[in-house]
Amino acid sequence: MGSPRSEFLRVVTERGFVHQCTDTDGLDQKLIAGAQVCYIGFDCTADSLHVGSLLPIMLLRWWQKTGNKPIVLMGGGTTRIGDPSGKDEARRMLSDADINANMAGIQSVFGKYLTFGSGATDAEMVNNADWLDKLNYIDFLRDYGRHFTVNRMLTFDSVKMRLEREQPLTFLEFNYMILQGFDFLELWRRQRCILQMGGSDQWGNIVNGVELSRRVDQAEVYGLTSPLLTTSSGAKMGKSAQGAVWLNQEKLSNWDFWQYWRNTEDGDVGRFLRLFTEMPLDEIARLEALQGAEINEAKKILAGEVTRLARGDAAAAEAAETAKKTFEQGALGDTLPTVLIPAAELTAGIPAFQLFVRAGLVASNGEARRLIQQGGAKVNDEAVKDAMAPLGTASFKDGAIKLTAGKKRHALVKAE
RNA sequence: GGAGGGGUGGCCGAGCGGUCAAUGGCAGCAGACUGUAAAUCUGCCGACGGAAGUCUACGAAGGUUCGAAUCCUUCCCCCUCCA
Repeated sequence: MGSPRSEFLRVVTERGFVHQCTDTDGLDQKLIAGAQVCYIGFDCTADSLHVGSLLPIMLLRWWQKTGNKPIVLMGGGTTRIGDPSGKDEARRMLSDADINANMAGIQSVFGKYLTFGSGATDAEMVNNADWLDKLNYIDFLRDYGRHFTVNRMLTFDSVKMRLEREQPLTFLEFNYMILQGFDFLELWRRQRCILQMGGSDQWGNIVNGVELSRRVDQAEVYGLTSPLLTTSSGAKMGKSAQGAVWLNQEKLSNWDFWQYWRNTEDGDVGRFLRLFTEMPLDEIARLEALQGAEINEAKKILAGEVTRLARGDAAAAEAAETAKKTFEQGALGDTLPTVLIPAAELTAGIPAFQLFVRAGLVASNGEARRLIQQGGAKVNDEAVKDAMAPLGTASFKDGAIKLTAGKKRHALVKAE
């Protein structure tokens, strides 16, 4: 395709966001010609997005930054169907109440990455329930269903996978791609939206929308997908010790969020800096070339930048400071995750294993005992030998007891 | 509708009357090595209990048996083939 001339395509190509595009040159032409509108859809399957969605969000951010208008589509309607892409079995059906609650949780995060408003390049949020819920079955089938052949639908990966694995694919799910295709057409009609982006698992759905819009309205619209992100050791991105790496603060603390990025594998640092931060590429090249322990500096910058975007300057600075005290100076990072225990209980003393449970560092008493037995539990940086040893006021140091599980999970116990 | 096969711990997958809290793999946790990395090696890996032990668990409900994940009955769900 040669080097793209539009700023948007140039930036996202250089930074590694592009996996496939239906027509790079055509899209490039459009972008050179003037500001455009694009959208990405987010289904409401959980009450927060996680780092897996960060890639599409960054795409929207660059889109806006390079002078275009992004639309965030909430899948209020499509979530009622359930996307079969990439899943080997049907998702459980979500109630409308769940979907609405999830949508509320998801929406909040976009304000951090995009500027919303009514200006020409301001972001907008729409909900596909607004048009999908109103569809009349027979009319819809006659107007749009005739443009989809089952022959072709069967060739899409999302469908093929189920069939090959002999897993059931319900008719409900089979319709998902048609509805998502219709979304694209609808946004073309409403806003002259010419591009849908998404993860590579969305390719089939996106292509359907492009073709439907072309057939029905002769619209020149495009699709672009980003690569599926895995860590260099092959794992899917977005798991931490606590589970998924959520973007919402209520679901994952700033500290844990920062730590997730700080613990990036060496081989991923450069790639992640390009994708998840807006640092200049030559600076990133310098950072990823750091050797041995020096690359830790790059990881701190990565953690700082990503946290700053997702959680704000203060959160990033605080996490960095706490990490410095905790890991580099052996001091007490006073914004480590903290549990408050009633003063009376602390005066009486609490068996060590129980305190680890209360602090949320382990899930059960048994796990706490095991941790202690294996020498992985520390109180004020000293290994705990006796699971039953009472801890309390006597163990306070600078107003808190510092608990450590393993090498890098810390918590503070304070009196309330 | 008919005939077969199947539903086991977070996942995959053995077990097919007692020695089964259930082989093995993955994931996870801890230790060693390191750089809060990766790879590797070692240990742990249902809950409660200091322990002895108790409880919960093999789709659901009953039953047979001293004893069931394993046998029987009914029900639910899935798969394959036939109509």
